[in-house]
Amino acid sequence: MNVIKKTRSELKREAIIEATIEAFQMNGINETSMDNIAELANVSKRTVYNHFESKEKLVTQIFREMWIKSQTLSEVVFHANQPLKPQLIEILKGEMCAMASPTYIEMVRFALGYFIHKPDEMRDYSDEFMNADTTLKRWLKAAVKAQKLMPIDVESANNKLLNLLKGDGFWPQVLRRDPFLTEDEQHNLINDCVDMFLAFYQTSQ
Amino acid sequence: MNVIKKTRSELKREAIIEATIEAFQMNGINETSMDNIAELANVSKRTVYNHFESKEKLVTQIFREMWIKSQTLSEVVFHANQPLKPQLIEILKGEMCAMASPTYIEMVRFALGYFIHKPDEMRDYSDEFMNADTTLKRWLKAAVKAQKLMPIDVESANNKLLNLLKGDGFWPQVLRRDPFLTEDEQHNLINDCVDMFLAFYQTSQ
DNA sequence: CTGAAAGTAAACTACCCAGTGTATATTAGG
DNA sequence: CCTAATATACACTGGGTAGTTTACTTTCAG
Repeated sequence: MNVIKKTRSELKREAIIEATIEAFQMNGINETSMDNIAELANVSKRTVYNHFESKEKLVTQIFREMWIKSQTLSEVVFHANQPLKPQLIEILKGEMCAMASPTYIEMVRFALGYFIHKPDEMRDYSDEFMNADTTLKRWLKAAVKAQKLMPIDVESANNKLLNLLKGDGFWPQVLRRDPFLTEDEQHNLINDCVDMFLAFYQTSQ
Repeated sequence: MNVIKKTRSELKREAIIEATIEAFQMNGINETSMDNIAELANVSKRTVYNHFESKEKLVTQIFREMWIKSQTLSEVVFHANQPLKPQLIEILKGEMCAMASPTYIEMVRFALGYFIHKPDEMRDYSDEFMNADTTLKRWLKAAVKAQKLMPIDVESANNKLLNLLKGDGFWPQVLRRDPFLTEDEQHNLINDCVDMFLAFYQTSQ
């Protein structure tokens, strides 16, 4: 029955985390004080400090919370005897689903604001969090080996494809220049990018 | 002789601007105090305030200074009777030269840090500063009209091309994940991107 | 040489923030 | 109902920051 039963302590903790995320998203980490958070969570400042010994700890905890929320896994294996396009589309849907989700983008958004002037720490974090989703790379490698794709540098091809996606479906949203893509828009984007990619990289055989 | 002759006031002003840029780049805007700036510029704090009535004014002035430094102009006109590739390369070199320059990237870097949680102000600024360089768009439009490129949506094609460039030559540098590209690397990148672009968009005629 | 314009150092105001200490109140389990 | 854990209000420390004031000095054009 641990679904129903939550201690008061747990409830407070959740309220703090929720309030923190909201405050960080609205005003940024540096512009959010512990007093703000306490007020927004309807909790005393002391309680915040009873749960998180410092602002720094709170921040890193929040990153983990958001990261977990945005995670999805998918594994698509290369099938040599099937057309490339649908396979690629399937993979990219998976990537896009994680990458273009509001939760993930919001996380990147304030991680950016926080780490932009701390490149060293940023690298540490991105190692922890962005542990290169290599489904696509593995697929590309297999496709090259099966001579379905030109004998390319997989790293570079992988980047090209992701760059095409991110340029329309990630960065503009991180910067709040464009709204999040609808499912249809995502699908069209993926389709276009795959076409462009295969036009250049697919072998004629 | 205004090349040689600078008033003491002008010298101080320049020292302040220089120190501010340095301080902002090292530590970010929010982490740089007016006292820091005064000290770094070898100038009294009062002098800073005599030149810039507030930190906000100083910040916006700095953005202008950096923007001007990073500006380059180039105009390439579409020639229907010449091969597309060298023309496109020429244009992209111009774009890349501005976009991938350390000065510009550093500017974006701290503009990002400053505006990431102020999307409205960000939009105002990007309207002022990023007045869409449309050389590429004009060229694309002309090329489509001359039936050298598929009858595409110019806006989207323009994005595709720039996304390819930015994905390797801009964002990784803004995030300090990769070093700035050498001239050779830039050239190779442009070449690859143009090949990929034309493979998909060029008409067979 | 002189006087106005500019710069300087240092103290000062009026905040804001992270984090702590404490005495009091609430809660929930046994 | 009692007790131990937890939450709360609030005052406080120590430190930082934007911006101002003042009394003094340097610079330089006429």
